[in-house]
Amino acid sequence: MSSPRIVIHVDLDYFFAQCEEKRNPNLKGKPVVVCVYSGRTSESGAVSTANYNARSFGVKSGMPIFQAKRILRDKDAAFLPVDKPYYQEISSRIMALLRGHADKFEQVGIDEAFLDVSAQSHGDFATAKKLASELKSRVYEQEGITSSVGSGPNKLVAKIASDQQKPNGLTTVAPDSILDFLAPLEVRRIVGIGKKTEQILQGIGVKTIADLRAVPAERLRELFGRTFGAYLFDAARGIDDEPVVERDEREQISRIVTLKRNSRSPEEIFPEISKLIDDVVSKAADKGLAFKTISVIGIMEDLSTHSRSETFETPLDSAESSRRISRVLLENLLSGTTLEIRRIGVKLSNFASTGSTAKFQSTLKEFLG
DNA sequence: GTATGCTTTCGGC
DNA sequence: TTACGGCCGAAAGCATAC
Repeated sequence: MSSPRIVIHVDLDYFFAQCEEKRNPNLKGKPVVVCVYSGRTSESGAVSTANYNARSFGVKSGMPIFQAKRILRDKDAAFLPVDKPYYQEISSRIMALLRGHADKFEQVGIDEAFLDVSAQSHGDFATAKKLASELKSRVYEQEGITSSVGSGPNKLVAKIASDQQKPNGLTTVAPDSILDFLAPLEVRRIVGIGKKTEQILQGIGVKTIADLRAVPAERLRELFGRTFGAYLFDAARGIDDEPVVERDEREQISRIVTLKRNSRSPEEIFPEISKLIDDVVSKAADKGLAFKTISVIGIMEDLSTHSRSETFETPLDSAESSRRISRVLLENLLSGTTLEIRRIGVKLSNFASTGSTAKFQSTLKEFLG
């Protein structure tokens, strides 16, 4: 009989904006808006992250900068450009700290992580609860960064728990309260349920996780197929077997820029793509990665997204062939619409390691079946 | 029909 | 004059194979 799993999810609060508050404590108490400026005009760009003060006035991620400025005029707000390298340094130190307290560790993005602490907690919930609280304190003492932390029997519940109370929240779901905790929450809180799935569920009168729990397994199978149907059936009951696993590499490397002016001329656009390709290919090379998929992404004048991609049997690593392929992808993309392109991007994905690591990993994979 | 893998779009920060 | 990033992983859509 194995003791139950205990998983902790840590989410660093309004991370980019909080890093700016750390750098300049005078900002605390003011609205802080971290922006990505596109360079097209002096104020053109969008909000990346805002602190809770700014959010209280309605400022949100993705909002145009001018709109945030209008909302916050006369509010003594700070508008700052993103400084990713600075945030990355802070993140790396925090992740190293967290990793040191986990039996198994999984970082997700720059500001989130899962910790499997089953063994060190001896499966004891009260011990895990204390640990979760200590982790929050340690991160705050070492880096001055607050976080929202959740713990539960698996990744599904831990993630929903950390989201329950923020910023600076701590939500621990005891084994005997899992079902009651989940019951009143909207189904959208479950990882894997997006807009479309939410709509389908709404169509059969399901809004909350309690509602979902009342749907027979067979009905979920009819609506969503065997695999996804079974996943939803389990999720409604707080059951999830996804392991906490170290993610060694990013799954994709991409870059996107805003064009100086909208265009659909390949001669005008391709030089930009070419620069982006050189950049992502060298990033991949630095990590010893070859890639099987290349994508070209266009954000059109109406802000709709169009993309084209191609996957190859044999992994690529050359910038020259990537440029050649991306040129064709750009032409394909343009032929699918009459709109002009505003922003252009490229993406590498479907990675395979190069060199000795590749051999080792493929052998390991075969060995493990 | 369902699983799988690839392509395209969505959405969070 | 009607304004709007860059990056990531998740979700949805689709083709193919069994």
